[in-house]
Amino acid sequence: MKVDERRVRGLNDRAAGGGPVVYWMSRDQRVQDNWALLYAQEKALERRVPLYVIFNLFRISDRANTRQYRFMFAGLKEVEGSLEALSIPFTVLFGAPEDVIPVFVKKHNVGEVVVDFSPLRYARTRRTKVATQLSCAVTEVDAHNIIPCWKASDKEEFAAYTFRPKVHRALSEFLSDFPKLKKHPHEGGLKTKPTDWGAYLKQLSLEELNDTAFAAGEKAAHKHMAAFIKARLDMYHEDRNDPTKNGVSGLSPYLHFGQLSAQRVAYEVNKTLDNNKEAREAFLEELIVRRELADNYCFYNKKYDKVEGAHAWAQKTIAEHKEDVREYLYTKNQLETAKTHDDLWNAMQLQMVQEGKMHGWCRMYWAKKILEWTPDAQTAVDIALYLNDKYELDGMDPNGVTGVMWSICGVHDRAWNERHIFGKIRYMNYAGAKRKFDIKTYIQRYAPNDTLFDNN
DNA sequence: ATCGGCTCGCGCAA
DNA sequence: TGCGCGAAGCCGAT
Repeated sequence: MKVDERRVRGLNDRAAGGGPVVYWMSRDQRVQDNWALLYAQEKALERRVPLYVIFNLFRISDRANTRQYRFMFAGLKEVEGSLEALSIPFTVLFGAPEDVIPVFVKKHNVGEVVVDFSPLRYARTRRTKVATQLSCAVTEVDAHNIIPCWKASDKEEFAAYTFRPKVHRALSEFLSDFPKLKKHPHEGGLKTKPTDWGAYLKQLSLEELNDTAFAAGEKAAHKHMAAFIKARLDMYHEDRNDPTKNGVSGLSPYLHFGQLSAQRVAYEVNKTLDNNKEAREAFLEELIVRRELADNYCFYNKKYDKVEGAHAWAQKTIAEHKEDVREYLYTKNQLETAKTHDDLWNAMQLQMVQEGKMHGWCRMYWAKKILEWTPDAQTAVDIALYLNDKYELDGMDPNGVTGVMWSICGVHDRAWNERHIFGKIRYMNYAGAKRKFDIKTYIQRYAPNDTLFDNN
């Protein structure tokens, strides 16, 4: 089974040479179920050349924290081992990609570089810089979305309802099983030794590698997925919006780092049609339609994290309410340390800091309150994304960007009735949360802990 | 407990 | 040109 060419696009117009094929692993950090890696092997087998996998490491953001790096490194360590068993050398290249990747390519006479796809600004800039510099072909494969981002739609979608029919039409073509990655038969000159991940943590000025609260990596992801499908999927439609229940899948960290393929999850869910139909459809709506809509938004909207990226009606209403007096005004630090008058909001912030994960429903309430309590919408977006990227295990992801923009700037949403500060942006409040779930239980669970912020 | 109004614009039918 | 309906709500009337 060949990789669908619609997943693939050239990032420069250079021809592939006769040297080894390199997969530059970035967003999709897994060995199986990875169309970019499968494509790289397909090309290497056609040309009878070696296949190498590289991971480029450097401090991409001062926001990223030790928890995220631990999670990522644990996954990469497993990747390294799995690749070794398939005779595919793996190596880390440390430094700015436009510096270190061309050096590697030259040294090993690489014929083609294959990279996975991300719609985020920093990721695209890195890929473009490298593609421009190299004299061999640089090819991008969308290994993250079930339907390749540029194929699902050729424009920025207005809302989920405009995107949904396109996705459902294309699913029958793209929602397949994956072929297995093969043991690679062509050996090359790259000799690697086991990566010293602890040394890289030091180099990045991060703490030593300790046990993480989450089991990271491909194997753990599959175990988590199987357990969710078996035990909790059937209640998903009823429990997912209650933060006191364990109703959500908990798969987003694995999906974010690409340790798990969304296509694999969707395929496995569809395989067992004895599950509850309503639950299955609600879950697949979030896993596929809303997640891939987030990629669509960031891919086609250059101002995806700016008020200017929002719908015209939203920009207008935000401008009209810019001068509205805010009853509560908090600084970034007050918000970060959960020192607001709202015990429910504080508990949400504390859940995120403590667990690296905030419940999906809470993320909406949380972001909307930041709009209410900061001087203007852009400040709110900036703070929400800063906190999201710093504390969430699934930070630095189109899902987080789109979620924040939905909450604060009405992206993919409709106008609602006019009110103070929010204008026509959908409003959410404490009373609504009270109606929905037992907020007392939730608040008590994440009681403040004075030592929390000392380690950051 | 349930329902309608709030409010905007896309996409499709005609 | 008209019309249905939408990413998770709120509020007041019944």
